[in-house]
Amino acid sequence: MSSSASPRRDARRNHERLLVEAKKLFAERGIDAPLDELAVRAGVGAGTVYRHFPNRDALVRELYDTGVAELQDFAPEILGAETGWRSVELYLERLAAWVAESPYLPAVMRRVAELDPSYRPGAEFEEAINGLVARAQAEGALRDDVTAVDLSILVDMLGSVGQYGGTYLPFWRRQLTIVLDGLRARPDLTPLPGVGLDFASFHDMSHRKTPPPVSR
Amino acid sequence: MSSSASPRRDARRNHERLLVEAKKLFAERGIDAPLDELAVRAGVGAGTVYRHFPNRDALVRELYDTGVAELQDFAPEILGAETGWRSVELYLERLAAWVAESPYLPAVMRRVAELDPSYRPGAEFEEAINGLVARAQAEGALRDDVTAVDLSILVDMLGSVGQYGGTYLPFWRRQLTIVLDGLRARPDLTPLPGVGLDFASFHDMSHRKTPPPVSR
DNA sequence: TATGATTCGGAGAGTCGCCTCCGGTTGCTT
DNA sequence: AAGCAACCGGAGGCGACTCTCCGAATCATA
Repeated sequence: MSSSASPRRDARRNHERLLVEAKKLFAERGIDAPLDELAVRAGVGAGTVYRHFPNRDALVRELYDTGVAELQDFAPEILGAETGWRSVELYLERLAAWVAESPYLPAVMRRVAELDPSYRPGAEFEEAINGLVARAQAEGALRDDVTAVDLSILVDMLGSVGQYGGTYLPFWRRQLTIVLDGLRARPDLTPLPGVGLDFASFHDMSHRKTPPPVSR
Repeated sequence: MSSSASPRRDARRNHERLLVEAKKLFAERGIDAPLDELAVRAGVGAGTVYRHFPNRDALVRELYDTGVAELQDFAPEILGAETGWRSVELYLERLAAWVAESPYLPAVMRRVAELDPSYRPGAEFEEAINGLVARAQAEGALRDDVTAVDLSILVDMLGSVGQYGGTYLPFWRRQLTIVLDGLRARPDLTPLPGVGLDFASFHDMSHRKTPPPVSR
């Protein structure tokens, strides 16, 4: 049994290179870009690609996990902010920037959702975001009818500009500012339509194709 | 010269079917889905696909033009609203709904942007949106620092939920409400960062990869 | 209804990408 | 430094997709 043995140095190096190049390749040519091309870009033989990742799905899964790990790194800064409202600002800003700069991410997440509808890592992060929202609302800074899921969707939306190539990336911050102004608690806000979801039911709905709840 | 002769009825029918099925196919399997599959779905031979559309790019181009035509249909309702602010609401609501329900559109638009960076139909529609923004701002209803391009980007963002499959589509209206609340003129708004672009320079930036202007 | 032009269908040639296989190489261990 | 296990490279088989070609079918016209 050598299953837990550390891999050789050249193996680790190639694995790393493949992940790095896969991000770039998938970003510019889409998630179905040829893996032979990945081999060329990583300066590696085709066989090496398939030893590290038995097939495309395995590679996509690993990119997903890499993404989740990167996500965790934001937690300290976001959750450690002075006020709940500042946490909300940081949550939207940091995560939207991250998504926008990682144009391969949305497609990777969708693919994994198809592959493994029940896979849901990072639940404790979601819990923390729930707390953050509650805190900002208790401060009277964040509008009361918004949920953590609503903010997550806003992150995806703001980050979606990344799909259009790198050049007009800087401009999503204007939209972020508009969104933040729309998130502040105010006496004259329009009530949000439909129902506010929690992460669990949102996951079921988007991954398992559960029908959406009726908005009464 | 028979170039202007009307095509036969069966030809028109097949052309139409192919467009309809292409929208569905590209929506669920992506813009690079096999065209043989398109032939099967349209109940047509493979040869027929390639007679109507010499290659995939030709098909994508036609879907693009179809989209622009559909877009024009929204103009009367949007521009004919009672107030400028109501026009803004309708612009965001109708167009975001349309994009969200047409998940093939963003990819089609990006592809055409690569193919033909200088192609820019529907300029008069853009002009109308500029006017709409000016009107709503003159009313004192829409914040002054926002541009028509900012609103277009918001449309793309809101519509981007369509990429995640049909089931949580209904929920973007909550985000729309937030955005609208952030667009209202108010004394205490955060000024928008960066520079507000006009459609022409925005087009150059996103299609021609022109560097973004410096935000002073 | 007969004739000719247009369009259709789908078999198949050519190409491209996925993945395997194995002789050669590299890196660890003693 | 020697030996062994792990890893690498890339040629090539295989399946999938694109696009062409032409005999058969369909439509317009008289």
